[in-house]
Amino acid sequence: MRADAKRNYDRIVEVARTVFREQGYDASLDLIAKQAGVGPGTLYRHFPKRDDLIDAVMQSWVDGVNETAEKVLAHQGSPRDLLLAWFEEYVRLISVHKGGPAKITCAMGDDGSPIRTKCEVLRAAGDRVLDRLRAEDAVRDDVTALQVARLVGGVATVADQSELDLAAVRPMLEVVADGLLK
Amino acid sequence: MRADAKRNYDRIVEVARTVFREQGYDASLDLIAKQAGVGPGTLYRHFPKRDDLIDAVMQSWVDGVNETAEKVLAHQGSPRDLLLAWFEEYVRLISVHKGGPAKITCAMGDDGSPIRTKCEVLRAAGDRVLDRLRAEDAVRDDVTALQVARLVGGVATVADQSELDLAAVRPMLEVVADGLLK
DNA sequence: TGCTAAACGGAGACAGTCTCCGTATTGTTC
DNA sequence: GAACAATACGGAGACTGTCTCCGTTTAGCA
Repeated sequence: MRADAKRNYDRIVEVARTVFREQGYDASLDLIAKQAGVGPGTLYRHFPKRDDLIDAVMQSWVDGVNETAEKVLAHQGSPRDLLLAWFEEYVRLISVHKGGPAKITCAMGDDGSPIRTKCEVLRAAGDRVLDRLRAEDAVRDDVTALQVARLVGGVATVADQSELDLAAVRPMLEVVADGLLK
Repeated sequence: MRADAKRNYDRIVEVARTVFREQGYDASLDLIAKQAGVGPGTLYRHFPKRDDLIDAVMQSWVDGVNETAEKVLAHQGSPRDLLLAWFEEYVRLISVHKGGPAKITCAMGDDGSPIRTKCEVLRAAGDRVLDRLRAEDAVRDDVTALQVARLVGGVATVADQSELDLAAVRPMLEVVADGLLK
């Protein structure tokens, strides 16, 4: 990659991160280009689809996912507490940007999505939590990590679109957790 | 309302019903206007916001909701069967149009939404099912009909956006049902 | 039949996506 | 350090969708 190309690439991602945070994932891409001081052509050459840009923005986010999972697993408590703690962190993780829950949950099952790899990390983290619970025989074993991700992702999506706060989300997560535990 | 106005109103709703069914709730409104043989101005005068048009389209749908609820309640079986039957019908009802689950679930908590009244009918139907289960002391009583609607709506939203079929949705509904039952 | 309030409709302003292609920059080769 | 590919740039503009304004038409009443 040529030096100027890399410069622009980085600049666009940095601007996009800010704009997405402020306006959500459906912010105008031309605006991001302008704010980054490049033409729309440049943006679209680097990131042909919106999801490609989102993927680049999420790069740093992935580290946080693993850290969070570790922290949750380190915490001692009942299986129910563990599951709920993970659910809450999961919702928080995918809700950092408006539109995130729907985007991520949707991409999770879509093999062709550019942000698929990021979702994979998220799912793997969820799997670690589930494995721990399965080892304790605390959770029903006919449910996959993908299904759990979709259940919690569904709750997060509704919360995101209806602008609910964590307090309103919590009881719904409890229902899902109780339905999952043996 | 003047005769020609009513004529156009009805024509637009009829066309919108078809177009929404074929293309989902985010179909172009100008296209609907053109197809109905009116100018965009006419469409926007009758339906200032997209949701106003959706609301009109849903008018006939409301009857189906009540019928379905009655049918589910008439069916004999365990509380779990009843709940699952209702969930499946619920998902089916709100998924007739692409984008429907998100739209309806979101509007359900939004006092200012034009389609609020339609959602009210849906929630009331869900409440009838819940009441029946509460009478049998089969379901936890710290959960409201709105929360249940959001849980199932969340599953339906994910299914809609990820284009999952009912077979894939069923196990997730089971988790929600089990979490809800005592 | 004439009048007025109501309704129409389409031109066009505005915003967002995305592409094409002439121009500019990079980095390599001699 | 000059010349030359290869690579990248950027902005004009095509396209699509939303929504409004306002001159024109029509319905319904007196």
